[in-house]
Amino acid sequence: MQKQPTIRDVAHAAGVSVAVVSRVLNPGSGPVAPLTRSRVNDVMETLGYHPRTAARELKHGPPTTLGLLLADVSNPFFARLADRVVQEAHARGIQVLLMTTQEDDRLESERLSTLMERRVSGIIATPTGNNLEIWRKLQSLGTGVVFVDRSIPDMPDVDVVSINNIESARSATALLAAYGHKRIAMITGPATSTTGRDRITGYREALRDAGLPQDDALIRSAAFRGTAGGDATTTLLNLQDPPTALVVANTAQVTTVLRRLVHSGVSIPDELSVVVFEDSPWTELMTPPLTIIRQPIDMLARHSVQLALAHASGRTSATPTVVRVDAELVERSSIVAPKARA
Amino acid sequence: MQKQPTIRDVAHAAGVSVAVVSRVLNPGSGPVAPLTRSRVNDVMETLGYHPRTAARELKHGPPTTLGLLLADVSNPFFARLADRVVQEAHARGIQVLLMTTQEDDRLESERLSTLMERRVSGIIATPTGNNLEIWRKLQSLGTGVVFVDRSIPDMPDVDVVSINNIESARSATALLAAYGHKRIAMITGPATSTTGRDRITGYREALRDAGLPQDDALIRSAAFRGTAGGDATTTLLNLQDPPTALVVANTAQVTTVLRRLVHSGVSIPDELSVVVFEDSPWTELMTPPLTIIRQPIDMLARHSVQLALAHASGRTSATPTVVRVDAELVERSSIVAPKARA
DNA sequence: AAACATTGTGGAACCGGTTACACTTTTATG
DNA sequence: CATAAAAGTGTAACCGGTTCCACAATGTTT
Repeated sequence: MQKQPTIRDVAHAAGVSVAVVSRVLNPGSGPVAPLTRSRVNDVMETLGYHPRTAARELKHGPPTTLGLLLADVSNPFFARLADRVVQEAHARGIQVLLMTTQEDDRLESERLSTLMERRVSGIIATPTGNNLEIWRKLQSLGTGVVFVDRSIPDMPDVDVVSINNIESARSATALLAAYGHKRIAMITGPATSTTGRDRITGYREALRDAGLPQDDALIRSAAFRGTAGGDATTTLLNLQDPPTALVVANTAQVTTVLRRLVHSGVSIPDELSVVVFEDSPWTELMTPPLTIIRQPIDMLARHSVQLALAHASGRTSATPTVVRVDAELVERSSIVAPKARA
Repeated sequence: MQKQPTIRDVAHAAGVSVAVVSRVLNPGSGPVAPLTRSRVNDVMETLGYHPRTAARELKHGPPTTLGLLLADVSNPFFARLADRVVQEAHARGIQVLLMTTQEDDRLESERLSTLMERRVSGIIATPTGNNLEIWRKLQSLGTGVVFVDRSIPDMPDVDVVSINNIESARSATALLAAYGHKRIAMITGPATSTTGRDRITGYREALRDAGLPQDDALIRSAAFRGTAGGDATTTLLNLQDPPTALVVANTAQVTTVLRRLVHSGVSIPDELSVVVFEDSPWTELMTPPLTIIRQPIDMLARHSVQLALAHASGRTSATPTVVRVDAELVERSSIVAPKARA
């Protein structure tokens, strides 16, 4: 447990001043004679010197760290998003502090305090929907705040990156309608979430366009965590006039819904046609392979990182940026025309 | 973009010295009159003061940040591990810097430099197997280094947390042998990885115990990334005397292997019995539900975080700690007795 | 009541970098 | 060749916290 050399140690060993070493460390910050430079570099090498980030950050706040505040990394959608965000950030020499909220606004508030104390240059987050004042404060401090996947309606002046939720839900629903389904159900996130609301909107539009009646009993908003998705499924199956088709409009609920369907002995697609918002490789391996809405995760990641950093580097446009990327509907075999019923 | 108040601003506004404010900030570091304390707290509140982590860390290195260096977070196994590590760390007030190596030792070396400069108190990593000197240096600097899932044979003095790979592979193989399979294949990670090697060892032991012949053609080491797992599958299927059972011994390869099996029209379990090292909810939803080796991820996470921090807090035992937790074999329906062959 | 311990507070050095500025040495220009 | 401009280097202040130490005020012990 030896203690690390400091910039003064290096300066002394190289027979120069700390200013020179600093200039070697930050090319472009001032002139250094080539000979001196290489000598300093040699000394740093042999001493095993590494400049300390904390000290560097003291002078000017760092555009070197991003906060990534997700609901839950065990959800494969967020996991892949995290993976891409990290890669994207690394490509720009930025590090990522990963935090999770577990959909809990108290935890979210704690995480945000930490990020504030770290003076991160930007935060990419899936907000719980509360803590408005904290978000505002963060913004007013010059932190680049970007909401990804979801947004908060009461905060119109935040950059948002997400898929086009309305359109995605509409196309999924429309596809089912085109197959002749009349009783199409939707399971989605809580009504407090913008994704949930938007996807319901798209669903309703598709029904209206297809001239189908709306039945609120077919729309189930379920919590993201736990088995709420499965419970919603059971409720739908027990309906007097159960649906012949189902849109599972949130990744977090897909496996719990499918598990319930399997356990209930419902056969897909014969008894129930299915479309899911999910892009796991497993969807293709199911019997039958599932028709899915595929979210372009690397697009989401790229735009998020770019916006978060743009804010920090001062290029902050007056109006908030809203990026909506298109999701892709991948047709496989989990949809068939509904059976004529007795 | 107002600028943040500093400790001196608070001190001035409260009519006390900075030392007092610092003591309020760090309870236990010295006496403060209750009245003074509440006054200072009020001022901090109204000013919206948040102490700056970078400045705090300057004085004494911080036990406040952990590096988590994984191969790839899009792999659900690592994603769930990350999720648990983050939760575990948060529970102790520690933040997690997430980084990925993409199994590339050049990237790994860069990430390690960054972590060194941040003076993180600990690093939890899935090492690529190279960069030995850097790992050693990190250790000698007092950083708590913990290898999780894998290890590096040439570095015996590092704490390691993983499942019991030999035993897991043995039990999976033994189960297949018990069903009467004689041609049991294994697809696993590259031979350079300890997990790959250990799992092959367990596999061989099981064959020996069952009195079955060893056939190296049935053991395929495949790269973690890309479709190497699928290619290995094709090789196995094209063997003159193809296997009747298969152990897929690495999560990273499970979906590519299964995809290849499906595309090749191989029916599970009739033509091929299968056990996979994977614990996704999807494995249960397959037709048939897959028999799996389930890794106790929260155990791995808990021990990793604990060891990484123990090192930092000085309680470093002379001998390296090796934690091996037992994985669970979950029997489902992807194994049947082999058909008698013509 | 004297001697002493305890509590509460402030001044100033320090952590390890960055950087404004002054200074000396080269090199370029007229 | 004188002089201005540029290159190379050093000194010291600064960033925003923590902490050692000195000191005053209060409380406790004989």
